[in-house]
Amino acid sequence: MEKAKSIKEIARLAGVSTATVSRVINQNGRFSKETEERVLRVIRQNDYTPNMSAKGLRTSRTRVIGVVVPDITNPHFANVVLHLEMEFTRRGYSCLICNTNESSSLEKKHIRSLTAQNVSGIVLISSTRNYTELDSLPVVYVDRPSRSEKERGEGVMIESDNTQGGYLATRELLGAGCRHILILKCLGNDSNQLARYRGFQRAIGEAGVEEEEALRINLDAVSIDGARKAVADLLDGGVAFDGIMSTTDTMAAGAVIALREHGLSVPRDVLVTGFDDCQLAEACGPGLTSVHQDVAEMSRLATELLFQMMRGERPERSHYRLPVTLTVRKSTRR
Amino acid sequence: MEKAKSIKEIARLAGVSTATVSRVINQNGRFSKETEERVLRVIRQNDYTPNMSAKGLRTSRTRVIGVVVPDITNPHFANVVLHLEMEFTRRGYSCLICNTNESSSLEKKHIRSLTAQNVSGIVLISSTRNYTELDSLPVVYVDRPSRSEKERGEGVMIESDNTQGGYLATRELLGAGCRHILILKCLGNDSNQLARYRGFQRAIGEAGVEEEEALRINLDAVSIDGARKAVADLLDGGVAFDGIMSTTDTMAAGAVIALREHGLSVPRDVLVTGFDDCQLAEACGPGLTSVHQDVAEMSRLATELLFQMMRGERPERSHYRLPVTLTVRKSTRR
DNA sequence: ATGAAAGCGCTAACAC
DNA sequence: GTGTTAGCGCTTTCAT
Repeated sequence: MEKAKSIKEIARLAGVSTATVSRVINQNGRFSKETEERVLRVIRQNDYTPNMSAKGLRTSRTRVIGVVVPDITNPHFANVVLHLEMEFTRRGYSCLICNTNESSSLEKKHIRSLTAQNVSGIVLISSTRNYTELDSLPVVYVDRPSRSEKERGEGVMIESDNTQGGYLATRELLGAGCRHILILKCLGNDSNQLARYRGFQRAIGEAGVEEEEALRINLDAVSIDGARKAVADLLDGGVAFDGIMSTTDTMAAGAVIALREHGLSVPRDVLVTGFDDCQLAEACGPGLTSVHQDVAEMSRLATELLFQMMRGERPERSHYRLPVTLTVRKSTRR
Repeated sequence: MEKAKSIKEIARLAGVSTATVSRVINQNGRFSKETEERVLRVIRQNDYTPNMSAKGLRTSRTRVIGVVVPDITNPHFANVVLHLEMEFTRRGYSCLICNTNESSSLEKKHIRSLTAQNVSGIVLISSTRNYTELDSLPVVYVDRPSRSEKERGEGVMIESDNTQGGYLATRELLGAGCRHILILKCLGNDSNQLARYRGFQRAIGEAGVEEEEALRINLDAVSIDGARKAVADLLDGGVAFDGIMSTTDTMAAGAVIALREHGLSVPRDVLVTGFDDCQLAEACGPGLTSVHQDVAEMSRLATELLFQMMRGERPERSHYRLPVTLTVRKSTRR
């Protein structure tokens, strides 16, 4: 790769000034049809691409968007990132990815680094904090805890209707006759978990079913094996239940394995629901009924709102809650 | 966020020149202990972070590394990206992610965009082509087709020993008594698939087992459902087999589902192996025996080699093949 | 409709 | 050990 051509070179070859080339590239008007054609031809012939560092330095905007995500290995987040990246690419923007591993100090470091790089905007997935230092940078929060309007600052937020998801899943179990439902969730600063749990409580409340202390598992982290062990312990302890409502597919998968290892059949003996409707749900046991989030729409909306803000417009609303659906598979149909 | 401070500001506040501040920041020597302390204090007090666009413009290096990947939704790739990003972050570099969706034109566009952005280096995962235009930019190819030394240009390549993986998986099946093994693979420009298949052929050849035309499924794309349908068709057609060697976990999962739907038990009636050892393998059916790639080591090595090249050093070798292991689960143990 | 020129924030060559 | 300064490639104001 010989040294990249500069705008100066293009200007020289096209017999115009660098200003004109810049105007043509950015379609800022004030050039004639012929000049445009000539410049574009030279650009094409020389395979010229503007230097983004220079552009970024000059304009403080880089056509790069930062995406901060807890863990890209989580299929749901991977899916969101994939869709975001496609939306960005369609619009000529790049995607800088930052895994936080749920560490808020790492998250802070990433945010710092992103602003230092003059990113055009940030999508912050499932963050704990508000960043007032980001108040002049376009930010869309996805999956983040609801806060009061005051506290939220300028950012816009998008989430799935997690409470409704928990509600739908639980209703599915109740409708199939379950009366002793194990709730399998994860602690930590993830407010989604809580919302899903609230949906569960609402559903059983409406059905006149009592919540049972013994039928609540709180894991420290989301993992197949952690869930498997926890459910196995419960079964070993002789605790009885006829349904499991898990707040993630991963933990549901662990539960299904534990059940199988204890000679219990899904869905004959125990019914199970998951959340996220990822590949795991399709492959797990007899097929896992799972709450489906509309990731494509979520990403599309996030991108649209972000670009609105980047253009200096203010989105109509500052909080969007997307509907979810239940993908019914065999784990809840005897 | 008020306008970010510049190096000039810091220099003024510290009572030194910008050059000195720059030297301190980059630890380029030629400053006194006291000056250093003073400058660092001012930097800390003012929460100063250097503008990366300016740095990038000046040095043509941005502390950003591009990662080109077919599809981040594939658990194996997501895992690689996660590890790469962690390695980069540890070294103070950021990670620009580009999904190609297996489209070579999109890949080309991304490469162009990455060079325009002055990335410091590129990790190219599972690409089809060689890019001679990248010859002066540090590039590490991961999972890419082997080429002759001539054709490969300057890039360094890393891959898992896919042939050995296919061999190990097949040996596992043979060792358990399988004699009619269905090979489930995917067409397309992915040379790994071919390598894994070659491992299969070697194993059955050594065991004196004939390869059967009827026991070969070539899917157009990797998906649970595609595999499920293909295997179901075979079973409906009355084709008999006692083992399945799949070149990915995803397809293996589909196969397991098809078997279950036809009343066949894994591992009693049919044994199954997958490849990649991802979550799916843990959760699928009775647990899927799967070939495990050392993703952490692969990412570590890729990063190390890339940084060597970025420092202008030439790695010892231009081709690394990493050993794989077999994670044995119940799908191959009756 | 076009050009000249300033300057974004930083680094590095050179001078002292 | 420290300062001065040119210039990376681009956009944009101002002049024409």
